[in-house]
Amino acid sequence: MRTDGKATIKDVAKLSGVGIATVSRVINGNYPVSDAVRAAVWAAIDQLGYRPNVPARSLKTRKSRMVGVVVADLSNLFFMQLVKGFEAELSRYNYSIIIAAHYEDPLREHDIVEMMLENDVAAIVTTTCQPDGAYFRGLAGTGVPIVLVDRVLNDFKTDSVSEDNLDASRRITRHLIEQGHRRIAVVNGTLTVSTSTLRHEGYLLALGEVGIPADPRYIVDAGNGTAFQATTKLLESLPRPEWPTAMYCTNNRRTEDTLHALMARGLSVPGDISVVSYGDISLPWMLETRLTHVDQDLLALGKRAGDLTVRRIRSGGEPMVEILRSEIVLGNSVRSIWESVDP
Amino acid sequence: MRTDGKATIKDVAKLSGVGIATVSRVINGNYPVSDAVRAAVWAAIDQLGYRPNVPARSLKTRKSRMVGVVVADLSNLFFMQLVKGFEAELSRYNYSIIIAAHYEDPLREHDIVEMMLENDVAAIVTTTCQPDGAYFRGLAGTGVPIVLVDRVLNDFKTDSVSEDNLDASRRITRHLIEQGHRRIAVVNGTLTVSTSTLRHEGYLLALGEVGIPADPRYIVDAGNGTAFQATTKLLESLPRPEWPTAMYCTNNRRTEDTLHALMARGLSVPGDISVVSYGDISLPWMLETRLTHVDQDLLALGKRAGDLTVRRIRSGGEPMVEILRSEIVLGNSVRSIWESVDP
DNA sequence: GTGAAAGCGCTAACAA
DNA sequence: TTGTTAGCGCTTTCAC
Repeated sequence: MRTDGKATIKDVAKLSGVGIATVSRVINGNYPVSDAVRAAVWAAIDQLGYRPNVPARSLKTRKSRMVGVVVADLSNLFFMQLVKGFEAELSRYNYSIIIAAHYEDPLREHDIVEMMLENDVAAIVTTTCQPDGAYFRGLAGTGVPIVLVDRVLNDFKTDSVSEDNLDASRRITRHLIEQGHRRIAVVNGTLTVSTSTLRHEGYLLALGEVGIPADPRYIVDAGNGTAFQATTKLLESLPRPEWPTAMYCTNNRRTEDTLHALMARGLSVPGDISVVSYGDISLPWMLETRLTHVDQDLLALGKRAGDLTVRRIRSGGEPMVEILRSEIVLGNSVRSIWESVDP
Repeated sequence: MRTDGKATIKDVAKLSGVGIATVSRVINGNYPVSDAVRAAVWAAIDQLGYRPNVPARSLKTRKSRMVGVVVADLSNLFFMQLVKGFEAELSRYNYSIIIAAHYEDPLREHDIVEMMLENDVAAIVTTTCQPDGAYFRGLAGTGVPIVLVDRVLNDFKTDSVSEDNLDASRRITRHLIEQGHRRIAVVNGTLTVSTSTLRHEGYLLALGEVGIPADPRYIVDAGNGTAFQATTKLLESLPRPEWPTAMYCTNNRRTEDTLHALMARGLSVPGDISVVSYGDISLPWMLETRLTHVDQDLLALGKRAGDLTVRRIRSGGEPMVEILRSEIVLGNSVRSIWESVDP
């Protein structure tokens, strides 16, 4: 066995006394090879510890088995659940994953995607933070499929898998209304990603349906800075009687921050303020409080994305758009306030 | 602009009317090129949307800029914090990451590593679950550096970055003893990964130092099944007066499970039983209880691993072994029981 | 400064 | 069945 460098197909050919092409045939098993030769080749492969060089193979076949995955944050369970489901599906088809995080910086995402393209990925899957589809549209010439997961882009029609953010948001807001709430605050992020805008729209939609005017004072922007600060500011800027009776936090991070802010002021949920969340947070036990929330099945979302990606790589056709419906899980973080509301 | 396939260096050469080698020189900027030619080449590159093919370049230069990262679980924050730190460091040197999870299955880890080797990675970084170093030792011939993070292997001397599990474990056990605890249970995992065995040893060491005999009834194996079950079983198998007064959970997952089990039985921490943890869990606020724990700086661990990996790729030499010291953070999850203990 | 040509490891005609 | 050969896209001598 050679201790330096790696064995190549040539080494195997030489050692087993056959041609280089025959070795290739044995490895790929796509052409008939005599039993004797096959055995000899495998023996040589074992002896040399030979491993086929995948990039070299890709170079020749013009087919890559690497998929680029772009998430917002590696240390956010939300995205990693997504990736876990995605990877589970992709590995079933022998694809590998190259991953990076854009941390909500469109330029960073741009650079990452460029890097992945240069690395000859078969497809790119991203939870994009692009403000629009301009960049991705310019990538059409590469022939590399772009799959959007979780977040979509209005002006870029491509394969995508996402939740029905608008309707789920409408439904959970509706739930608050049905429990008698009228002063409902929404704690949202920057309205540049589709999940934020759609959830915002869903909130407004629900209010509109029952004729509640949207009150700008209750629209909390946690886009810059934390929802902790935003919530604190909301409560401090308003006299207590005008406080919202319920708060709708549009993602898990913001829910944590908001709850934290409420706790810090000694407020109870739902005693003082009701809280609902888009997406669950991970502290069900130890607390009496169970969060009423939109239940996101990230694993499933990731798997669907994986499945769709493989299909897209294998064949062309119209963009496939999948929208998954999310159910609302009732906890006890919402108080019914029929008694205390005016008719 | 071509809409099918991708532009190659040849296309650029043709369009800019220069030789293929000159294009390469312009891109890499490693040889002198006249200003006029350089401008022409860049113009062609822009016009064609040309992107250099990294795998092809690697094939020629025999240098890859891809690093394989193997973790135990993509959806475990512990590992992803590690990866986050690692990626932050690696991207500074223009390396990319291909990632996969072994889910504590040595065979799966084996397959992943093989896949990465075939993909011509420059190095492999793993939170290994191999029972021993046999497999990795056999990889010496590939010349691909193997870097162990968090978990190390006794019989495989290689580059590694880990915490001082033994001593931190000894110190936190010691802390319990100093607070008057004598019946101290340890909730550990399978003793095949170094972190588990070292933490176990540290526990025994601390007991031994003060002459407390290790009581097998207090050594809880949460290796198969959850720590929730294991803890429940412990409490049910023992009459209450013989219950441990303190429990030491050797990682974040087990701490969560154990706390959950205690809560489920209506026991309070530290009122009924004190709890310490190796690694923090993420529910500091909302609860009066703050966990006394060994503070792990995963981000730092990941960065150190990234730095070490780059150094190893760039140059040879003896294996580098880094051991980071972890401090103990005092919360209020430990009760001092001097009063209730016999002298 | 620049181009022609060889070759990285591999696959797929094309011959034999 | 099998070997020879021509590239895949790129870098790097080697001439000029």
